[in-house]
Amino acid sequence: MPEAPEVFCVLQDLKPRLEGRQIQKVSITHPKLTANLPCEQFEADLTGQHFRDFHRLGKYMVFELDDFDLVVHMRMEGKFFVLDRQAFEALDPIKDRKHIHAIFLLDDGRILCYRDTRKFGRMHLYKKQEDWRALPVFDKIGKDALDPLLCAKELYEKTRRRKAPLKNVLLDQSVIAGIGNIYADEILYAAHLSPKTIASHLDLDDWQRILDATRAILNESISCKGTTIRTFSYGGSHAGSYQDQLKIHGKEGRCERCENEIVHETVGQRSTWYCPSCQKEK
DNA sequence: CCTTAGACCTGGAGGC
DNA sequence: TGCCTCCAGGTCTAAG
Repeated sequence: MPEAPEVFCVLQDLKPRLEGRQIQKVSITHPKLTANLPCEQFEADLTGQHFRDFHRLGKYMVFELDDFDLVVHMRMEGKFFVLDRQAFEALDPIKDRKHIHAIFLLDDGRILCYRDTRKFGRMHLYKKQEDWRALPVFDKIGKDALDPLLCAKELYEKTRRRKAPLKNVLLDQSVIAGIGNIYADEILYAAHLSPKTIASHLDLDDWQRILDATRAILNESISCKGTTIRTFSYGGSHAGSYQDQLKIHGKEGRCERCENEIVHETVGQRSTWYCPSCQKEK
């Protein structure tokens, strides 16, 4: 489901609801959700902790607590929402509760719920350390796509020996963190580059165009509260609107720039839309 | 080091 | 209505 802009919006929604709140009780009902510790350990460690700070790296969220860092990746379908007790108890056990795999009872009486239909999402819990960016889960994660310190030169140098299609490399979170299948298509369209271009064929200017396009598109999406194509929502039921700004991903018919036919095919095992006429293969 | 299947999960959509 | 296949915004692994 979510790419960087959607994760940003989820975090933005959660922050005012969670900041300063104490966790009174935790219940985790899907054993695989907790990636680095048993559920029971999570439940015990989280109990009594307060939400202190909130961070994002790529598609990961970091909840800084008193003594721990809770790291969450929602993968395809994970969702967070906060309900008051009445609304929580009104949930239909089959329809609404079936895929809720974690609940956090807060000290204001409300309940933070995590729902994940496909059970791909994962949570990691670590003893707090000076710099959350140094947590093991981030060992192979590159700079965030919106990190001001990220520069075209770094991307260029990291991809000198990559023979894979450019699209795959944009999706590689160790190169640049936060881009997923939708924004990869949009970024490549904006940069006039074919998703099938061999990544090592790009020069520094190409990477600068990619980086500029990435920043423009992700920021614009954030201002639209993200993209809602299938099931993305934040705060329970709010939808983003960037889907209305998409230029190429999921489009049929003619390219709005050059009037030629848009192509939809699989590139690097992912569904890909592009315009072969104005997205050059280098 | 790099690349490519396959696996992990469930439900919705469309064809018959 | 039911069954079947394909598809989905992600990432890990095993193997070449």
